[in-house]
Amino acid sequence: MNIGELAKLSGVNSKLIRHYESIGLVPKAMRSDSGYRIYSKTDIQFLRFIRRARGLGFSMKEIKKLIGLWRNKSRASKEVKSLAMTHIKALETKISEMQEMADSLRLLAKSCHGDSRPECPILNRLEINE
Amino acid sequence: MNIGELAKLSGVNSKLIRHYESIGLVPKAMRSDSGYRIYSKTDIQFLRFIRRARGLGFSMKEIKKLIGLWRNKSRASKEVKSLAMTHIKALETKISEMQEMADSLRLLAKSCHGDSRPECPILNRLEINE
DNA sequence: ACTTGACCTTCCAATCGCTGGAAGGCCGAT
DNA sequence: ATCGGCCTTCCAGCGATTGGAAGGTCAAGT
Repeated sequence: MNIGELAKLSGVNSKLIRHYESIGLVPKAMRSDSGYRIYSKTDIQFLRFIRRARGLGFSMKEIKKLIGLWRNKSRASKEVKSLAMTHIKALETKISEMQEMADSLRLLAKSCHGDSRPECPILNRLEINE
Repeated sequence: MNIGELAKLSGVNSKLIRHYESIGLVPKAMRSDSGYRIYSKTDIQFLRFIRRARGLGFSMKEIKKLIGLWRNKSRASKEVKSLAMTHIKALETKISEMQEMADSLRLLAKSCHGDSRPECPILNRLEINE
């Protein structure tokens, strides 16, 4: 299977597959005589794993660890769980930060007439000193 | 005032101030004979404005627009409001995406024993085919 | 046989918003 | 005069892609 087909089947585009190879996230693929990368079915599963982990917001670094754990059939589930919990915490932190941003902005937007007059509490708030 | 003092007073570090100048977010500063950037009090307010807008998660592009509106005393408040509303929408989208990630992960983590056994629903879920 | 077009290859650059370092100049105090 | 702490520029890197250019390969149609 060429890279294009793998891309289609895994949901990870070719460019990204090559990139993942270059950063060592996926092992170097076999090559045909003409230099084309050759893949097999197991690569589909592998890339889907990565795609799903990305979909859950894991970083490349975390995914590397997850892959290691995934392949290591004697891993302890607590290692995976702790990785997941750490990531959940990070997500929660980010979420509440953004929540605060959105709340502040909603408040400001609410008090802004939003008409053709120039008075604007949003800008006023941003320019407040100290 | 030199850049270091401005940094202290505005809460935006010198490196970043120079960077902002280089991307045209802040106007080029006057220079002393020896080439040092010279600032005045109004620059403090200006940089604080940027800092607060960043704190609300606005992108550089959006901040450029906000600055334009801020300076234009005859702007219509609806322009500012619509910019804010767009940004709120973007924040909400991102928040709910992350919320979904966190929810899925929490669910998976919950069903994972988290002990020394290798069975792990988190990894199982990631490797599911199709 | 030849050409087309869809694939594949590599490499380099851009995105966004910084942050870091290196190499050098300037300034004020001791 | 020398020291530390500023300041200057430029270049490079982060993370995770995405884009493009320039070129090789392959299979199908004419």
